[in-house]
Amino acid sequence: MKKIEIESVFFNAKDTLDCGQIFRYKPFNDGFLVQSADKCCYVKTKNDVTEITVNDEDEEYFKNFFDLGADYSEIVGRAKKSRFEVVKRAAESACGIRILRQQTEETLFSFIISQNNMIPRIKAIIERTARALGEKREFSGEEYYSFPRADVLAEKNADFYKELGYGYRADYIPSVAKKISSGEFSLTDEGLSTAELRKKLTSLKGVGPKVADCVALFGFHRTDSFPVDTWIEKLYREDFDGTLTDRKKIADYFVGEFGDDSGFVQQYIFYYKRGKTQ
DNA sequence: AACCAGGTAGAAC
DNA sequence: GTTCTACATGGT
Repeated sequence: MKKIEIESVFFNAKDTLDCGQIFRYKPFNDGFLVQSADKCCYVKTKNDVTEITVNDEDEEYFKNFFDLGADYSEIVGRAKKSRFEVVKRAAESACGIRILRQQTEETLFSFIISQNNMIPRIKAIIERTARALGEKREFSGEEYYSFPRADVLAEKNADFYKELGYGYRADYIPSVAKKISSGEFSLTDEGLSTAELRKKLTSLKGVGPKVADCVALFGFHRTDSFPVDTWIEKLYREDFDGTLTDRKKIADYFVGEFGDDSGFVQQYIFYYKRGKTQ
């Protein structure tokens, strides 16, 4: 086990986990156990000091995962100077959020599940899936399950996923999983532009513009992405006096406004608008 | 009991 | 090209 300490107001464990970018974590002792792909770590923040505890061999993985190489004071600083009041306020109250660099496969399947769904329910479905198809592991005496790889997900049919509560999304999982495990669809970066990546992702059944933007942002760290969901659409009308109705156009508007800070700003205001509880 | 949730596919216009 | 609608499930 290895402990990594970061002293900064720009890293808060609760805010980073609760802002809706990740679904597999749970309270543990004074902090949280966080799962990513087949790995697990423990993270807690107290008095502006964040402590990450990892297995020795996972140190680099989680340093990258929590985006420790980036200077968030710059990002938050720019957001605080925004001409939009809501962005200022959100950046101030949520300055401890970091955009996690999550494993792409897990991000893709997680956000396919997320569509037209509620966060607690998304978490529950993903947890049941990991229990059913993932590998049982252990971290710091706590049992957990890895997120199943595409080739394992591909072995089950839609009926199996309906049993797990997927609803109409059940069809999407085997369809996408087969394309990935067969090599027909590659989740490597390939140096595509964000627009090209987004287009490529939407070729998958069950992946529309919103899910593609989430995968681009949380799985590929394309911070020039601005996922537009029901909350952001509401906020766009109320706090930006927006008149557009097409979500793709609303997303373009925000990316035009915030550029490479888009993903960060999106998370600040999403978390701010939804309310900090849950 | 309608309405909503980190929307999308397929059809209709 | 853009707009409309059905879609499972569980919460208010």
